[in-house]
Amino acid sequence: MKKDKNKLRSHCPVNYGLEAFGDRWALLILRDIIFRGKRTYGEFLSSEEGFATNILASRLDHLVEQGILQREGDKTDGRKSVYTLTEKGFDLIPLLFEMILWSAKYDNQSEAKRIAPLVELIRKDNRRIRKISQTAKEQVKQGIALAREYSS
Amino acid sequence: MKKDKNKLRSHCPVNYGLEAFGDRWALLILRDIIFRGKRTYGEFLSSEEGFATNILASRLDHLVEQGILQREGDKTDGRKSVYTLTEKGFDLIPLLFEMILWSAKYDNQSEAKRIAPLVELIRKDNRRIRKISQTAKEQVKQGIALAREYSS
DNA sequence: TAAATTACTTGCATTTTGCAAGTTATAATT
DNA sequence: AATTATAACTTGCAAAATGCAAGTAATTTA
Repeated sequence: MKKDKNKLRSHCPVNYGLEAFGDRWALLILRDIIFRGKRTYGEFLSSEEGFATNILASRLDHLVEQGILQREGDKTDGRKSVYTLTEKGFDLIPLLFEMILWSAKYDNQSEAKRIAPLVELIRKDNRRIRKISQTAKEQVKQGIALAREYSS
Repeated sequence: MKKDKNKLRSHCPVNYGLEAFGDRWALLILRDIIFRGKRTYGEFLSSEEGFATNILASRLDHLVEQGILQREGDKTDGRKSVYTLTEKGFDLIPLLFEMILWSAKYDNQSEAKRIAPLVELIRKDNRRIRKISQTAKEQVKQGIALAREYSS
């Protein structure tokens, strides 16, 4: 990963995104939260792509530092930390949708085939999904709800 | 990078995208082609983010293997190779647009501030940009033309 | 109170990256 | 025609990042 010390290589918007979330593992964490409802270290660890424990920890730290995730202690189990999206994190959902659309088109073994209705919905109107409700957080919460509904 | 040997970690559409193009340097190459009109190894090397020569070569190879770029010899200068987008590559433009929108919102030093009209256009209707014309290649060529026009 | 769990950290071998310095093929210059 | 320059890489090697396996510390459950 990067040293994070606020020294971006450039403020090109593509580069900014890459430095903030554009890391293989960081994006898989976001996927797990958004599409799979995961929230804790242990849940992320169980992903099929196989996080190394130290890498997972460093990426969670990074996403929290970037303001994309927030970490809170679990109310009922003091051992657990719960990671949830901030608004900045929620706003990455349309980007993940675009990745899904692209992969659904070009990976002929894509698991997206199993969620064809969602993919079709996104393809037809990604923007409408974003606009379902007004406030930023509500808007994308509904996007997530939709995503979960269709992918389950 | 990966060993590329067709052994994806998973066919999750997010993971597929990450393995195909989701690498810091690969996406910067695509940015250079799409928004800056670059086409040759030497032009990519001059990017402000600083490609290492071997990494640039390996990423270009990877993108060609993935069918995202195509490499051709320059007609008039036999030393040069020209890299251009395939349809599969063109189809990544909406994803880059989403990155730009996100970074424009959250990086207060974003260079996207300089291309506010384009950002606003994308924000208002990313999908319309994609639909400007019918054929896949033409459609996004016009997207590129628009992007260049507004960012220059 | 002992055994599990959860969220990490540490040590170390392997892999990837980043420079600097080649190399090869073609093109331009003298 | 010979020399120099340019374009696109490759190679070697040190430094950094990654991937395991094996801890550790703070709860929680049995």
